[in-house]
Amino acid sequence: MSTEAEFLANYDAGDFERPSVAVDLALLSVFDDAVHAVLYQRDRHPAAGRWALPGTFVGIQESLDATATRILRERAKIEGVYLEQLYSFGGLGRDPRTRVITVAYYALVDRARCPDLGFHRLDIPWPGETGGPVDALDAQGAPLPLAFDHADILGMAIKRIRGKLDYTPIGFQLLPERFTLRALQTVHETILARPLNKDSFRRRMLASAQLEATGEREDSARHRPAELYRFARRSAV
Amino acid sequence: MSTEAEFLANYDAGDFERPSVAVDLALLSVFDDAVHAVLYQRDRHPAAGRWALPGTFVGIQESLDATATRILRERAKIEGVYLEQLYSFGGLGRDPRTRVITVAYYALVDRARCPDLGFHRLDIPWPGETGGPVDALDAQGAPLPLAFDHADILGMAIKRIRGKLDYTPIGFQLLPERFTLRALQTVHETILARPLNKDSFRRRMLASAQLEATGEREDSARHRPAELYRFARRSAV
DNA sequence: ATAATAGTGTCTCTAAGACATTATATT
DNA sequence: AATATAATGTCTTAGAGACACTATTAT
Repeated sequence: MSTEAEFLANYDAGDFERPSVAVDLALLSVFDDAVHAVLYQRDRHPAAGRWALPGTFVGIQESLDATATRILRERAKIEGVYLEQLYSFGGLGRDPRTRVITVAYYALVDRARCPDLGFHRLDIPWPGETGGPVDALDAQGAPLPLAFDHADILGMAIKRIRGKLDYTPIGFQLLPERFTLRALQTVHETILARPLNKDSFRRRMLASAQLEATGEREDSARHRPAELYRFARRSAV
Repeated sequence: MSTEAEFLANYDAGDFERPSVAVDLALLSVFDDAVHAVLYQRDRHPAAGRWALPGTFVGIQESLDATATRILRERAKIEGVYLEQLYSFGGLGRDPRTRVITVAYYALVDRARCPDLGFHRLDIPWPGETGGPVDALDAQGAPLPLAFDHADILGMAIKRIRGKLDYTPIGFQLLPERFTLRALQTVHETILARPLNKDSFRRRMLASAQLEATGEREDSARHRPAELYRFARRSAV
């Protein structure tokens, strides 16, 4: 067996046991002063009745990114949104059926783009980027029992975007194409769960050169209308 | 089939094809003004002759973290070092044998703790946290051909620790228990590939309250010896 | 006119960078 | 004494927070 081609022709993948690999998606949006995630109530075992992130097994000829994109397309009917790999969860007792390793992704969407999805309010019990599990609440504010380790996945997603927000304008992804600075600040404040200084927030955002004034103004409430901005892709100098 | 117990008793895992899952470890150290990684030259197909990160398949009853710890223990004979999950690589053409998904981890060590490991100098061609593949060099400065997508894994590891360094004293992990501020600064400068202001580096480190003066001094070179510091675990207030 | 929020100008405070000075070791 | 780096002190500068003031809309 000398060449790699010969090696591969004779390669026997063997019959050692392999884990199943899935992708679970934390599909997040921000509205009503809270971070929300899409959850589905499971109608079959295991964890029947509990609430779960949209997920699916990875096809044998499908990349991880493609699997995450497929969840977005098939379950949420959207594409072109912010999507990033989060973390892989491979504990032994995650799924009582069999060994399942999940590669978690998270996506950020403007809720107006997908009004039919079942978003549920998240209750984040820790400050800053402390981390820890995050539960979801029903419309009455009662905790929804989550399936598997999905509270940990949601917690990791919140921790990640809180960290990113400090140096990345990730909040754009949660708003429509045109938005006011006030709306952007509200998104940041909701995710970080703390008030931000209005003046320095404005200055930072405008100084970042990632915002582009449209010249248009919001069709206002009962006060002076704010200018609408748009995300400016980092121009190639 | 009404209870979950019954469901599980009857559950058939099915015979759909599953990918293999591996853990690869970017075992990094900083010395000689460069970041170094442990690489092994593969002596068998696939990618025979190329250089690869230490890695292994995940056992069917072994968590991802446990697999990474096992690589450290079996291949590097060390434990108790900084270890963190990095990213999962699941492209289709990664391994010509069969579908392999790799969960990459990275670890940081003081080279003095593991003098027998084959560290190789990394050549990081991009500034800041731009990202991209990272190649390794042999002792003569010639590029070492890396196996699979390991240049991408190394690139992701460098990007991650550069980002962490801005708000985390991760550099401690690469030094012996007692170290001078100058040594710590050199580690930071090497990883970030840019000079740092000595005064403000001192101030930042001392202000972080994560350093503890030992009262001892280095057994010096030909100049005033610097005070030795030690990492102070964030005390519970 | 009044209410409400948008947007600007300026002062203060903090932290980083720059630089000068003093301290302490080896040769 | 000369040299090299450690460690301290102070001035300057940049950015964040605070706050006052002006602008513009609906009612």
